[in-house]
Amino acid sequence: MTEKKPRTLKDVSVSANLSLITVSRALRKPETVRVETRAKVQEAIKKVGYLPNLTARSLVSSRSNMVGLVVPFLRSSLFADLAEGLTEVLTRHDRQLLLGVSNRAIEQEYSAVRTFLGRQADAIVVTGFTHSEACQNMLYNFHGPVVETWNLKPEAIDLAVGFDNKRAAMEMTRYLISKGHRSIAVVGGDFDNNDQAADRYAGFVEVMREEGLMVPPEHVIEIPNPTTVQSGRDALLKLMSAAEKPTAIFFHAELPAHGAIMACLSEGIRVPEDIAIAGFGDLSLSEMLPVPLTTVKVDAVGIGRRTGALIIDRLDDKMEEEPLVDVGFELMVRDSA
Amino acid sequence: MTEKKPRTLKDVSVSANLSLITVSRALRKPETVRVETRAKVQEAIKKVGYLPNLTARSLVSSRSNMVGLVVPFLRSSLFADLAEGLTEVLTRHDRQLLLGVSNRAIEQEYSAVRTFLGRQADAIVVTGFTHSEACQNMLYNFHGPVVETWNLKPEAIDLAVGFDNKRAAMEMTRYLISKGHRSIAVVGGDFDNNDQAADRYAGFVEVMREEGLMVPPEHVIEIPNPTTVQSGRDALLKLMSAAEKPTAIFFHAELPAHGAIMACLSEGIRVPEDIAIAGFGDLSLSEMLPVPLTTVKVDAVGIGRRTGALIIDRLDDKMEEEPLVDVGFELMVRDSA
DNA sequence: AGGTATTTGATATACGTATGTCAATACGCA
DNA sequence: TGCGTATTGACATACGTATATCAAATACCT
Repeated sequence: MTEKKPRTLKDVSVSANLSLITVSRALRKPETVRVETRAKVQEAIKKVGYLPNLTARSLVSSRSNMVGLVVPFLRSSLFADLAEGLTEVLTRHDRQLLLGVSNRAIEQEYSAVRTFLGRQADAIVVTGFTHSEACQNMLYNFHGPVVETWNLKPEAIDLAVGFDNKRAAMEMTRYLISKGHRSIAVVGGDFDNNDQAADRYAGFVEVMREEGLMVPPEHVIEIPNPTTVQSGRDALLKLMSAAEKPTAIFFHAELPAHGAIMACLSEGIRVPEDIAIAGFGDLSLSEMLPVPLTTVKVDAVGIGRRTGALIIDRLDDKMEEEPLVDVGFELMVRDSA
Repeated sequence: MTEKKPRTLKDVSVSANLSLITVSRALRKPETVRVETRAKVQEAIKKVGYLPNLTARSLVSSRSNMVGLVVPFLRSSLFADLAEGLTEVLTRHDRQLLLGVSNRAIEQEYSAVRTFLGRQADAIVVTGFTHSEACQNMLYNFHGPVVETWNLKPEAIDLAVGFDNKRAAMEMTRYLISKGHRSIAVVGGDFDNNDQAADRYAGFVEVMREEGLMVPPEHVIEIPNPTTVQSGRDALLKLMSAAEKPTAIFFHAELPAHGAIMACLSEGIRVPEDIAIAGFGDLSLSEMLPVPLTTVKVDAVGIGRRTGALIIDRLDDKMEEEPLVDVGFELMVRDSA
């Protein structure tokens, strides 16, 4: 099995009976080369099957045309939507996406970011504002655009595209209270290790406190990441058999809320009469559930697209946009609460 | 704003008072360098904040340690699971994922593959066996591992990891028939432009023909990609108001099946008494639906992982595995059919 | 101390592309 | 024909890392 080497610019120049320099110019500065010569070059490129070596190009230009993205996970989550939105914009501008998955571990995030920098990524996109100290420093010293997504905080390293998780949780909590609920439980994933979940929890607690309402410890349930339908079912059953039963449950993730509604259905628990249920995220299925889910709608694809647009603008030295982009959120009041 | 250049090996050597060559050796062939010197190098690396330039390394080694993956789309699909499984294995072996999204357009797939090759990707992973002719040639001539996923066909370019879509559809169809159904409708996305959907459809038709059952044109519904919950709802309503109502519907995608079940619930149609519903894919929610969905379970994460393992083995010149890996599928018989 | 083995250094070359400086053509126009 | 301009070529250097070949310095052992 002979290893066939890829064709180089030199091969093209030989085939076209031109010098290497002319071929290079024909591609990079076509206006300095006769039309006729350009055609000869194109012909030769096709003939020998030349593909530019982007690695070599990166080395000399110190630009890779790649953007690194780190997400906590991908499966059954809105982060896949984000990645798709980002990819869409990048592809349109001849850039590619380098993907890293952190599993919500800041060390894995750091490791992914390191590699991205080693690969000369033109920009780095991370999820959230929680990083290891080393990672924080590294991002801070990075020369290109750094975008923190999915949340918003004034202390962004560089740019941020997302929505105010805390405010969203506050609005939903206020809504639930306005519906007469006094005993509200909360179910979320890993409050400690991630600012988004922490902010949502903080927003919830703040409003409850404002209204003088208690949140007993057994009404706060942490579920493992990535969150699943099953864990929502479990959380619901646990809460419904607690000494003090809540009248509403605010799920800080969407799949568990689905699981809870399904569990209610199979257990004969009425929603929202016996228990009100609210979610966070809004998947396409949410509005089609037997009891349509009241939830916070998040435009994940939009976050990806805006992030991409911001990066492209920056790389092309366009007018600098606002460093913080709030894509907002929407309270989707349906039947479940 | 002064552009701070990244540190190079040269910088490290200066800081450590060693020659460039020694530093390079300390990293690449540590056994040829004194322990003491190695320590000095490590210290200097830390001190100056050196990050190896992987682009330069790729150029000389003509290996990028990146693997290119093309998926039709990412959002709300099992392809996100595949991508996550693949990333997991790659990361463990110090490789990264380059992502491309094709939107089921073979030209976009070709374009993504081209870029991957230009970037010296060590391996290419695509979804399905349907490629443009140019793309097919390019993949065929590629020197590294090429993996076609999600389906299985003997005419694979190089390697394949997936399951037999046709056989899966046949089994489900036989199952439905065994339950007494004679009039079965089928709903799927874009039969023409993708081998997986085409194979499923072919499997369905073959079994129906074998059994001497008719499939009138109005019982075949194509829905746009990416498939959605909404389109399933629409398809169901259309079929239920058709002149000749089917007794079962075989959805060749999972989300539309969910949508159909939800629609039945809201329309007062009983499942499976009035209409039996089968899906394809098995999302975590499927078994928790008000009527648990009978479907074909596909191990998407597993496909990603096996693909990764295959690639790593090949790149490390390990024993060659079977070129075709069948991860199988499982008929999940639940209540909906 | 002498000899050998180990470790380090100097120098050159390579990977494929980009670009800068001049020199050598070819072309257009008067 | 001659002049100026447009186009092409030759040569060198750069990007950061890797490695091959020798040569020099150092360590180790008896």
